[in-house]
Amino acid sequence: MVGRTGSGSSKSPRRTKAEHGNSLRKAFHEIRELIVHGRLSPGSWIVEADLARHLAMSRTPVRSALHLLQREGYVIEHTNVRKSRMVVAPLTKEDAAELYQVIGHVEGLAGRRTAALPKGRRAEIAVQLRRFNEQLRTIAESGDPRASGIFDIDRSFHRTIIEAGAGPRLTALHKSIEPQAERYWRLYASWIMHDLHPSIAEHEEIIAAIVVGDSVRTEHALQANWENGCIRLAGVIDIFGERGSW
Amino acid sequence: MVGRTGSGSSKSPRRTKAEHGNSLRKAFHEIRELIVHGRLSPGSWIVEADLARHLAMSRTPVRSALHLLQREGYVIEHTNVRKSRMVVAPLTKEDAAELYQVIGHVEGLAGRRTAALPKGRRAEIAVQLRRFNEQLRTIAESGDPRASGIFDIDRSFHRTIIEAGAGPRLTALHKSIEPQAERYWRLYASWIMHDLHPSIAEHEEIIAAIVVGDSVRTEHALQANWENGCIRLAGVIDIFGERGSW
DNA sequence: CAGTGTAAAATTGTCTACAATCTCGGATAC
DNA sequence: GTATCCGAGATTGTAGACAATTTTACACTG
Repeated sequence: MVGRTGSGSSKSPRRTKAEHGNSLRKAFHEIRELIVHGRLSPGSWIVEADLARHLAMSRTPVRSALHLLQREGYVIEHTNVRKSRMVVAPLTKEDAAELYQVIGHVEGLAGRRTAALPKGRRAEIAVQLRRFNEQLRTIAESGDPRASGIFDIDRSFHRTIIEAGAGPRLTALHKSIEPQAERYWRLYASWIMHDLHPSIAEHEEIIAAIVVGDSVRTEHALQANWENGCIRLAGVIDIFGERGSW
Repeated sequence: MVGRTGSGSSKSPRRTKAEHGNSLRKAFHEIRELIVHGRLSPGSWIVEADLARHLAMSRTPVRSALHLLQREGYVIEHTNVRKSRMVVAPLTKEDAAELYQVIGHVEGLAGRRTAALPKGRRAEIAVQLRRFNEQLRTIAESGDPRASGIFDIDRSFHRTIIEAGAGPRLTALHKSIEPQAERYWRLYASWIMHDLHPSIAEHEEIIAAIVVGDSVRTEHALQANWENGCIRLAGVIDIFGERGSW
């Protein structure tokens, strides 16, 4: 009978802990956000303890999150035999090329399946896609410098296709890769904005292919959109230089 | 005054720790092996402490490894609000279909780039590929039931193409996805072995496409190989039933 | 003054303790 | 006999301590 807790008083102290079971998730998303938005600059060292302090948690979840981010390519390990220090993945033209090609193929596969959906469903999707594309066009023609808004709309466009055509595995894959494109996007956003019209035209081709239900054409249109995006990006990188690849 | 190191002689504190900096890596690979080989059966619960005991380490690296495995699809979390219990991912026909399609596209992309390599390099690759394929043919015709050997050779075949044509990102992607095909493979290995010849023929088409340097044909041949493999697999799953999808 | 060995600091990798939460069986009331 | 509530054990999530290792600064030697 010793361990008898004073029945009744055991309930109050819970509130301080906010949420007990979400540190890893929070660490993952917050660190990724820091990287994507460039607050942690490409090529810089990462010190677990510093991040833990910044996020007001212990090193354990931070460390786990870093391993996840490493596996997804946001962070790379400076391979020493025993110890491995983490570095924010640099942004290079070569990496962008591969990344964009991979995304193009992942979305291409999703698009292929979207184009194989029943006609009515495809029409619904086309309506949504047209709406997003019109928003893009409006912003592009107004010259409004809300670059981040542009990215969100473009993301919605592509995500619509993924959600329509991809299964759980492909969706997960896309979710893990797509934010990495955002890194490049944000870095050169102001410049990319000047060059929106080609992308909008390519989107229209994608929509047209989906409407008529042509899988191969849809796949190629999506791949082309990303490949051309990569070319446009490469031009900007040539001007501004790479980041963190010293 | 703190750092008095004079009495170094009395230090033989614990067991020689073998390796200090490799527990996470070890945990990841060993647990994945347990899952791939079916020692942890699909759909069964995972208890961190049990695994930790089995691997002779603490829960911390085991836990991290499980999160990595979750993100790669070997393990799924039974979504409760606060806590998440891990379950070995079940093997279903639907999942196999998506998985094989994704692998086919990933390898297809790598193959596209392999076929674009210079002619001399392509010839070298073809020599290796033919050697692997001949080994497969030998085993298939001898009726030797070393199913695991077959898988290793087939894996070498595909890996050769990846290593030749894929960049770091695509290689990493393939490395994380391919062992999941092995799960299905091993489960139905004895059956698949009866059906090797179609796959060998498809391999020959792949080799031929690489030799002539036709990117599109190579990509399609690889996709076809996986898609047909999926169809063959689906037939077996229909007979033996799914695993862990209750 | 350069080179080298070494101690201290910094950092990573792992373990253990503890807190929060969940599960399950058994006691109790009816 | 059945339903419900409660508590002990089991399990997960986090924090902090400790061990191992790398890096850095600095004294000492030639």
